[in-house]
Amino acid sequence: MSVTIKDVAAAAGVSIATVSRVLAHKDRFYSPATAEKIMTVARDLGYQKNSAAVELVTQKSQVLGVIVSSTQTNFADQIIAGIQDTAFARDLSVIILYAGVNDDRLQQKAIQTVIERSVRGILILALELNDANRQLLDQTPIPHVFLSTTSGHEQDAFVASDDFKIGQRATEYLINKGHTRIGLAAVEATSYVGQKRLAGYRNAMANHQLPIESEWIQAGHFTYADGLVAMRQWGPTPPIDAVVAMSDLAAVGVLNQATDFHLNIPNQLAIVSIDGTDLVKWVRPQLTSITQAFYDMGVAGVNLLLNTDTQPPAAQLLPFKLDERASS
Amino acid sequence: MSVTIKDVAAAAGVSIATVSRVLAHKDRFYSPATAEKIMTVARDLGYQKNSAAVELVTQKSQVLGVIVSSTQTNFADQIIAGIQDTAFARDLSVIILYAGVNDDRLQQKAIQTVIERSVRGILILALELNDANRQLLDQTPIPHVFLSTTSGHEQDAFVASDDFKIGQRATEYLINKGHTRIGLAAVEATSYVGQKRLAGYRNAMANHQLPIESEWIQAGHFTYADGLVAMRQWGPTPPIDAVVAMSDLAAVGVLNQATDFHLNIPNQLAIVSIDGTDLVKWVRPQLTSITQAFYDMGVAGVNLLLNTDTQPPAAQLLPFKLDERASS
DNA sequence: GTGAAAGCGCTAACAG
DNA sequence: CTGTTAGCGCTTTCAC
Repeated sequence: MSVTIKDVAAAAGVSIATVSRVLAHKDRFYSPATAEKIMTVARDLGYQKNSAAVELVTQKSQVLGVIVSSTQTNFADQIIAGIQDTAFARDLSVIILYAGVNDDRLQQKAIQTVIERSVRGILILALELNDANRQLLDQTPIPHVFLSTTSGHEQDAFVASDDFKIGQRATEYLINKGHTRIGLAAVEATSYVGQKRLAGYRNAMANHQLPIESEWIQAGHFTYADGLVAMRQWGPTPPIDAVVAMSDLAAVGVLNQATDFHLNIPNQLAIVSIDGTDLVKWVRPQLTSITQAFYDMGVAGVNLLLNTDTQPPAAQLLPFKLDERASS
Repeated sequence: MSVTIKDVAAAAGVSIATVSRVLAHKDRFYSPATAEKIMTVARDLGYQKNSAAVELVTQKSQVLGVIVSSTQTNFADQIIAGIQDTAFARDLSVIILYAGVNDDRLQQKAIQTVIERSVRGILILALELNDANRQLLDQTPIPHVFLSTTSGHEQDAFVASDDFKIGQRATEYLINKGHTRIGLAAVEATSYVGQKRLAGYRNAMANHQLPIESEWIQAGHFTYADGLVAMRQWGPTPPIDAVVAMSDLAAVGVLNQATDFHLNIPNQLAIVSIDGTDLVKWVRPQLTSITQAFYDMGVAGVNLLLNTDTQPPAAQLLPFKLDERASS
């Protein structure tokens, strides 16, 4: 059995109530002398507080739960860094739960875990929940915000980039560069993110009276393989002269397959990637990208979560930028 | 206030003991009829168990704590996937805590958090603890194993690759290819991993009567920037004809800087990378690599942790392989 | 300033 | 098969 406040109390010759008060830095209703004695004894005995007991009695927890999908994408680390730093500053702990890749059971398990621990709040990263799991979450009083995705439900809070504008901006950039036949790689038409970016693309093309061929748009799920496949569909003499990839990973897939086709990037095919993680700087040519503010997304997410107590949930769109590199 | 077994008991017209028994799938000392009624009532009421209460009374937890350093490296995901799958199969939850990059405070906070929650076991990923933090861990009865690193202390359990052999094997592969002036990039001489790989390299060189120049060995911490810097040190007419990089990230750094120097890879400079994550297949030319069994490391780690109850902690070395690609 | 005592929600003997 | 009861370690009134 580990050492409890009872042990500390006995060793210090005081009551457990007093020990509890000084260890929890409660009020200042105790003399400095007792406080010091208790602290010393506690340290000597190797006392560690039992969070289960604390949370049981206080009915609240100082931990934030983050649910991530296993890396289809590679930007989660940045968001988590933002979350971690902000939480740390507010003296909260962060626990991260992987929810697999489109695995409803794992997703459920992760949600269940955070609910049962009645965490202070839940952050859902780049993940779309199925109806059952959403319901599970909504049943609880635990505040939750979606990051880099939306739940698709008005009442939910989320922090993300404006995906419509991202699609629009990337497309317009290429149009301004003189491209007219612009393709899309790894478009996930079933997700809100994918739909919005696609809409932004269509909007930009329409605004410039540019027609779109259906074969220009290749479906996928943001992965490297999807980029590869998209380019393979277009073939060695592609019908397009530029492409917007829906993720850095997909962009690299497009790039590698295009290079294998001996296409010159950017002369024969320009590439713009969406995300702007370090990966775009590791490949050659370096990829022009829409760079999202992932770290800030983590920061904003935590703040939003903590404000949910006092304010109604809100949506927040973060600015992004376009970084020009060698691929366009 | 959320719904408790008391509420369920009242609604179902039984005692809380019975509710507890059926909800915990205890024994089968209750009639199917009561069981069913209770399950229905619980679902209708939206009952969620309170882990804090359960853990407080049972004095044990069904969660595994994983402590990771923020990604200096990019293989943590694979290890975590292995951990997650194994834990899931055993009906354990996994919580992941980021410990920053060489940030003692964050590291401490992470350890503190898992200790206070008295998790079932702790997995430490590619992280070396400072003395204070090690002591903190050793004071507790919670079993812990190091993954992809060792604590440097005999009595601790760990799962890793044999880093001496990795250094040796990579070097010998290059020697057999006819290289004689072999450099090392991003060597972290302060870490056990770094030291062992370095020793393996020296051993291989010595076995073939090959001299080593000190400038061939460039220090670093496994990062992309370290690879870049190493190659910059060697310059456009490098004193070496082959290099072993201590991580995939570092290898890509070397590769990019070498390419910028207009060096032909592998003719003027061969590169072997250590890790073998997907990144080596994303760059061009693809990198020959020592490929570590990261997923298996996660699996083995969990199993080792769970056996600690019955067996003394042990060390485990996992096999690795050499995958030849275009960079050598 | 400090102590006594009443639980938080749940499990686990022990009766019946 | 089911109910009663005694805590797990801690916080928090309420007295003194």
